[in-house]
Amino acid sequence: MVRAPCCDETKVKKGPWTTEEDEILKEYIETHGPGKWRDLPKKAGLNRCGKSCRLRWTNYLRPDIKRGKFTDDEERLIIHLHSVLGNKWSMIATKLAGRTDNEIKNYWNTHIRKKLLMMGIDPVTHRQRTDLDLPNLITVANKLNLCNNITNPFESALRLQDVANLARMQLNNVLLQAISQDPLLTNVDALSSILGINALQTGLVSSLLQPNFSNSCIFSSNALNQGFDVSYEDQICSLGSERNIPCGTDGSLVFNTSQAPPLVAASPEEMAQPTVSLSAYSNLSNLSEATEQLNLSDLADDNFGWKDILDQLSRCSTTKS
DNA sequence: AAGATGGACAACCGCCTTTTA
DNA sequence: ATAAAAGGCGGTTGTCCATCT
Repeated sequence: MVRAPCCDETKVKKGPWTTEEDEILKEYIETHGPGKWRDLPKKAGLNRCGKSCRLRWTNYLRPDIKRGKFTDDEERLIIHLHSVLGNKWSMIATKLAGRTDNEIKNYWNTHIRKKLLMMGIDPVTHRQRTDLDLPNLITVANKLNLCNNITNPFESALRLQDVANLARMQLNNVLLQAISQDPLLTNVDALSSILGINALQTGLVSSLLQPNFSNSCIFSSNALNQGFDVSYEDQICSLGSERNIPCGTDGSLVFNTSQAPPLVAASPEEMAQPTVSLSAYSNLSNLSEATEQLNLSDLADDNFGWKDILDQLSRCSTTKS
């Protein structure tokens, strides 16, 4: 069945609404109520398509619309609802008072989606991406001054090794911390099966990318919600309370690594690094060569895939050069 | 200073579902 | 029961504006 157009599109005005048009539409709807959109433009004296009037009203002029920046709570809720409902923006909007589906959709596409991608989380599946986007990770790290102004491939590799080692160190400590408080958990595998190692990795990376990163590993509920189902967060939170791990007011778990046995170096400086002069490698042609010189492939006890990360980085670099 | 670029958001388009006569 | 109108929805485009080069 061919549908007749709701108006003569060649004669109606398109594009941004003027304040005068807004006033006319608002005044008309306040008097006559919304609805009968096809007839509305003619009756109100607007040279607009009825559909355009409806959208303008529902997405912008409606008095119950809440404008302004999305709060952290709203963002968390959107991410959670999206993980359950997918791109059902109108359904998501029903759970956020005063927000329109269009507004939420725009916010998702311009903010949240990018944020998740930068964290290595697939915004469609809400799971950690298997094809870790290292260039993005490096971009984020650069933005946060982790690898600022580094053009030398050797230095890039070294800094990334720092990031990887820090993450590995933190992960080890978190696991040891949890294990030490639960006699039933006698090995890393057991704990990993409860928490899910990918979740830990993601939490660690996001923690490491925080500018105020210190000697503690914070799994904020925000970071968790951005990547995982709420049930997942619940798992971790209940684990935390069972084991007396402090919980932040926002539901975050704070693992203070200083309480864990010092089985790994406590600071990047103390970590085993090749004692070489950077200048000696300044003429290396690419990152692959640099990583080879650094012997990065020889990361001992790499149960958590950091070697893969470095390998991928190396491959990315080779492809680019 | 000016053009290029990219981010943010409003608005539109086309299809689908629901309602109405 | 059926067709047309109305409304709803999600994807995409257009426009504005700030920042960069």
